[in-house]
Amino acid sequence: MPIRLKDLAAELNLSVTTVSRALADYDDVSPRTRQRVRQAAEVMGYVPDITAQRLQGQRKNALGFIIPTFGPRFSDPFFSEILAGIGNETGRQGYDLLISTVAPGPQELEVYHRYVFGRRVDGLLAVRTRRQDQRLAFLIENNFPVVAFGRTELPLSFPWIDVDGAHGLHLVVDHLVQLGHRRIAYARPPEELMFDAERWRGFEDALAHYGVPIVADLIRHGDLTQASGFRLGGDLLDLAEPPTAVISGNDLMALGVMAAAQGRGMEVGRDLSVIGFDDVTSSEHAHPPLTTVRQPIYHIATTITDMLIKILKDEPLQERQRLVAPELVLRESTGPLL
Amino acid sequence: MPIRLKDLAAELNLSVTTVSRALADYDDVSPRTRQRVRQAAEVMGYVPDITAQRLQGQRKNALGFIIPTFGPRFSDPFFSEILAGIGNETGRQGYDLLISTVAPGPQELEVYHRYVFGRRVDGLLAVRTRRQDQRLAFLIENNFPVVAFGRTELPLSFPWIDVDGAHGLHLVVDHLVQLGHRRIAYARPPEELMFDAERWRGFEDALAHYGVPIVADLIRHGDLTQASGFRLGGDLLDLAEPPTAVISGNDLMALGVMAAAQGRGMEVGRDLSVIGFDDVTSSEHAHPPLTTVRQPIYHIATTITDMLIKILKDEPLQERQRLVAPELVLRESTGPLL
DNA sequence: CTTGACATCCAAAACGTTTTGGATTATAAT
DNA sequence: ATTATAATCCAAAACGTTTTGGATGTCAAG
Repeated sequence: MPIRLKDLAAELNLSVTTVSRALADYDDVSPRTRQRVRQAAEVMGYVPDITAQRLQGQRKNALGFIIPTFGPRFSDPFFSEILAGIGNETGRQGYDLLISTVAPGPQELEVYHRYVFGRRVDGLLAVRTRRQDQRLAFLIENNFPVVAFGRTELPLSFPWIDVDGAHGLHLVVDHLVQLGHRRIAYARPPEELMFDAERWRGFEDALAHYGVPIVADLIRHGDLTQASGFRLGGDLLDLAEPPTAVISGNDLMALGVMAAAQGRGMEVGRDLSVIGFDDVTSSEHAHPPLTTVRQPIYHIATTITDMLIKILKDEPLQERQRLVAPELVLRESTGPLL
Repeated sequence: MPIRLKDLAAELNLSVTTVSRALADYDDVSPRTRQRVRQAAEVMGYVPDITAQRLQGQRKNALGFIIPTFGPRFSDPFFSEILAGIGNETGRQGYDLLISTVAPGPQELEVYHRYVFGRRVDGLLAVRTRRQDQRLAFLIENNFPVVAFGRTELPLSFPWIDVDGAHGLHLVVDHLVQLGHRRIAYARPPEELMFDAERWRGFEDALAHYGVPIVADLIRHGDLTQASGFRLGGDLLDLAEPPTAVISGNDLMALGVMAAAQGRGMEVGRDLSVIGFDDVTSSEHAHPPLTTVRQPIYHIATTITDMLIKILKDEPLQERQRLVAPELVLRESTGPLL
């Protein structure tokens, strides 16, 4: 049986009120009493029942994060890093983290519903935002605190951090064009994702700027898995006029594209340039090391978490919305056109 | 303001008790009343306050999972799959999932302490168990429900599922020896992990069985990251007498070893055989596709979750402990000795 | 007409905490 | 000696639910 406030009070011949207030550092309890209470709490191993605290206050001191998992064998380093960031920051600030995993779709919204109306958490974090993001629409309509990694096309106002994908694709295209590439394929992210829209804009702009044509056949949507990159890469390379460079929606797909090329006896970085997005940990020690656009995923995760907590505490935000510039990381999967 | 039981009761001219019992399908409320309550609840959008439910009952209807994260840029597909399994199963059974991320070490135990004594969850899931697992010792000492993926050397009795690592390494060694390899390196998992012990046992046995010597220089511990595999692989290949085959503690390290070999101009599967453990999603579409030992990670995750919930519900367990046999998946990263 | 059985409802207590609004005592000022 | 002030403590209410232990009314059997 765990120790309750009542037990401490009985032990010390004090009221529950005083014990509670001593522990909470109120100034209407004498230093000596405070000290006695502290000590007894320590000795008896008192830990407050968080459920009771939650019922009493409005605060749950808990954040929610609903992970969109695609299929049972879900595995995406992007989410690992996001989760590490969110988890570490919530922990650091003394918040609990409630997780659900659910595939995107109708039942996804049910989970959001449960979180909001079941009053499980004080606020939610959202990532991989979509052009028409019903999750955000729902949360904002219900005045539920949310901070997102990513924007949306819906006319909604909410705090977010996003990576400037348009700029990112400019960097990528600059790099490839300078290497001499003109048959550039793009294994796009799923089109419902908002960052696909932004990056596409950058892609179109940049190609137009260099007068490089967009070849419809070289543009395909993938699903951000390595398997998908492998398939897409194979399809592209089997074309009558294959690309000389492939841009990928994320590193995972890029690794898949590389494998497809290598499986066809090509040397990546020489026979084919491949470039990713994210700079996930495994990209550095791939063969060849992957040229990619780095997003500070972990840092963004801690930041949106911190922003959300600030909002919950009614503390002012330095910036309600921030666009961060990504950085091109040159490695060996890209090279000059032969 | 959310609707409470009290509001429903007022609206319907009933007591809070009756409304509560109507919703909970007690048989001491008339069908007509039950129907009225149901309807009103639906119309007014009543959702029970889970915090109050938790305070009242003993049940939290929540499970905890504390992820050992190594460094900020944590990324491990093993944990992605585990999390997907645990998350999906907890959700399916109507349980909440509380997550913490914390690096192994002294403060890790503090988190366990908070979970147990803060009465946040009804039970905990543990993975990547250690030879001297203080977490398990702590939980069991405090009679806290736990189910683990993995065993421990400590004399503790608790429910678990584990993959037979000794058997797994037998499969691996059989395969390599049949291909003609005798200079076999082993990039071991960290030695504090319990599965390192089991697998080592299998490794030693199998080599002894074939009369293949264990070369101390070819045995090293890694930390299960791709970077670590890359480093270890490089070190091994730079030896005066390099190995002809490398066994890896997990797929991630194996991919690192492959990259190191390829970076030295070797062809994996011909000049060097590499074999992993896990069969993580990306192994299939690596280049070359990775020969590995498959663990049904996702399935194990759902199963330990289900076991824990059964325990919490006082339902009988079919098996309290289960050892599952892993399966060798032959792909192209291994080949006959030239 | 009484009794018992059943159907239907509800007031109050309980879960463990924090907050509200005093109550009591000691100390300082008049 | 009285009054004001400060220091220290506490009883009771509140958070929203579920459970306990009846209360009330109805109906059939005796």
